[in-house]
Amino acid sequence: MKKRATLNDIAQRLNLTKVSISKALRDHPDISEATKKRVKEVASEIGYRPNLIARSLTSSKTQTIGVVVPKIAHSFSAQVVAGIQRYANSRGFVIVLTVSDENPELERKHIESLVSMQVEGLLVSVSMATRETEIYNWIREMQIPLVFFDRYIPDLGFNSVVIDDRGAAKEAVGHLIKSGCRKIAHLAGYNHVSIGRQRRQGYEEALREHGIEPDPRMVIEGDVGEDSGYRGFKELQARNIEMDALFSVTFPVGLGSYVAMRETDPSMIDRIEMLAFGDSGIRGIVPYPHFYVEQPGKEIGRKAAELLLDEIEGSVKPENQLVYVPTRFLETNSDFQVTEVDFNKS
Amino acid sequence: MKKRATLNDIAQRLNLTKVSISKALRDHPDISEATKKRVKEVASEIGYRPNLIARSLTSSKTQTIGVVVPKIAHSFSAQVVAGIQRYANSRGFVIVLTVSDENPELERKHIESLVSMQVEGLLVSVSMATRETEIYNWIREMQIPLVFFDRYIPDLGFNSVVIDDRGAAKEAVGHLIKSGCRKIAHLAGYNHVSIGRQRRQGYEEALREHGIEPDPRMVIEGDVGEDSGYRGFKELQARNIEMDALFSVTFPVGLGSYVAMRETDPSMIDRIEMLAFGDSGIRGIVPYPHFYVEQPGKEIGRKAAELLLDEIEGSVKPENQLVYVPTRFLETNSDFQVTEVDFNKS
DNA sequence: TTTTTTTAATTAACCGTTTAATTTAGCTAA
DNA sequence: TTAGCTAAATTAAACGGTTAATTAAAAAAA
Repeated sequence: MKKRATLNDIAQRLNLTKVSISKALRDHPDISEATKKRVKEVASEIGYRPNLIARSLTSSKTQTIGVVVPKIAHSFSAQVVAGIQRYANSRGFVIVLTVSDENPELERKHIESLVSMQVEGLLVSVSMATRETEIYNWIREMQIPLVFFDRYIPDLGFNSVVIDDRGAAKEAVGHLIKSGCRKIAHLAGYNHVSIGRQRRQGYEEALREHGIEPDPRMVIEGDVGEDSGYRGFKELQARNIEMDALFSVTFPVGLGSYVAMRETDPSMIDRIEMLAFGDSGIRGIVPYPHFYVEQPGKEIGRKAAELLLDEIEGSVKPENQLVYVPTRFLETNSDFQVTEVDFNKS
Repeated sequence: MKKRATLNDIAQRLNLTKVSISKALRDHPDISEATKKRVKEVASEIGYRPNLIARSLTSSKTQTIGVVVPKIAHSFSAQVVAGIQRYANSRGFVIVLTVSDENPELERKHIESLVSMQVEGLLVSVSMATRETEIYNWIREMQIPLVFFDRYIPDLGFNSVVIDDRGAAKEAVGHLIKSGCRKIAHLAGYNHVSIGRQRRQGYEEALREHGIEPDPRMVIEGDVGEDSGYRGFKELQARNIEMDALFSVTFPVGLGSYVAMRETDPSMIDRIEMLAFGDSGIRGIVPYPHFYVEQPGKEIGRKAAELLLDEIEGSVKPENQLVYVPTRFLETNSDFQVTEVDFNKS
């Protein structure tokens, strides 16, 4: 890699000092118009590009935010990252993207290295297994702006942008019950992770509200991936659970259960109503899942980035707030048409 | 944001100079073991984290690579980015992710700002409309390592990691012909973009090789998105084109055409064999497209990152080489089973 | 004992840029 | 005429870290 042109290079060519060049390029009033013109000409002639690293050192601004996601090669994560990227970019920031791969240790390392890189703020979606909060306490003490999105750790003093998992799950399961389902199984996430806990709570509340006592045997706790859905459904079969509906904690889990059903007894696919959180990005193409809670990934990303940048630029203090991004409840009918379910009518 | 601890802060507390602290923390032999111990204790006590920005200024290494993709919220892009991220990370690099949104002007700006940020190399997938190569010429002159992936600009002196679009298209279309298809329409990409041009070439070569003269009326050039596929198919209908197979340049285009078919005459879905490049990430769930060329996104990302990092670290000169990542040709049968098609047998 | 070597620090200089404090000459006003 | 001001540049210092060169004291060799 060739050595890049610096202020000094321009200065030498013009018999000026680097300070004058710096000022000239930034249209500082100290410099005469004639000189500014000459400086700019030479600058573009030799292809000068300011070294932002050096500039950052004096300004202690890097115009950079760090992002930590558990996965990236999944529709939802990619949507969120797209939302973050676009919004941050519109405000002149650039994102450094890291992936924890659901590994808390890696998550911590990424945060450390992002902080070392002097990112001005962090957007974090915590990995499923994250328990240790030491690093987050440190972040808070150092008053480094941080916003959680999608998956968060409560009571740490940071803002979080999430969907109303409990409310949406409750409404969705409620809708199933009103449509006649009684025996609704649930492939759940782990209880110590917010989305797992909240969605399960919503599920149980909906059942109780309609006079159905939740049966712990109908709930399988597990991971959020396709494998887990496959195994979960097999386990339900092993337990001899009868069901007329199945609520999967995520779209991939739903897919896994779908594959398991097809293997076991394809007729179940028509008999069992399927409900899942998430969106495959292939809306209107496949009639599956029948019902789903659409997670507005881009919107979550956008909102999280907005909160973070406001905190960075306006020095607004974090509030330990949960900001809810509204979801929509969608139904795919037999004509592949996707329509929003209006709860007021059901 | 609180002021972070620096070497000087530690130095003062111990009545030493910052240089000694710097050396102690990096286990430099100049410093006695006793002192090293004390320094490290104080460092961790006050939560010292090295400022990588400052370190970069002296070392002119940022351990950072810049990535420019046209889109991120799409399965393939997300896969590639995942591959890049993982590999770069394994070699101690971090990625700065930017999105051009298929806008050449934005692409140029992102590259400029990444260079200003002193990334050590660039991974770029050019936007569909990119024609202007001035910035790339400058990058080459400055000898900044750059590797194109997926979509590239030829003859600029950079390495590119791609799939063999022409070869794969030729084999795939050839397979359709051997299965009995004669009237194969093509929803193509633009001719000035490598994937569009190459895939179309493969399509035409396959036809010619089997004694079918390509009919330009059966090819619609367009974008690579779902809308374009929808419009393209409608246009084929308007032209009164009869077909027994349809080759779509990308998966989204295929989906768009699928929706258009369903609207026009659902029976076509069974009558017309569908072939597309790409992968929805829902393999084995939907029986569509019937045939597809799997683009190994993660592998492309990994390989591109590997070439780039070798160039960065080993100062291997770029070779203006095309590196092909192998694809697989897959068929989804009526049981939703996905199998690889072995061309030797067909 | 004197000289040389080793140890463990220190000071100086630099990376590329910015901000603050000075300088110099030319100009204006009293 | 001379103090005071303005314009346009300069020098000094800083950001946080690193490397190179230097010093001082203690230890080893002559």
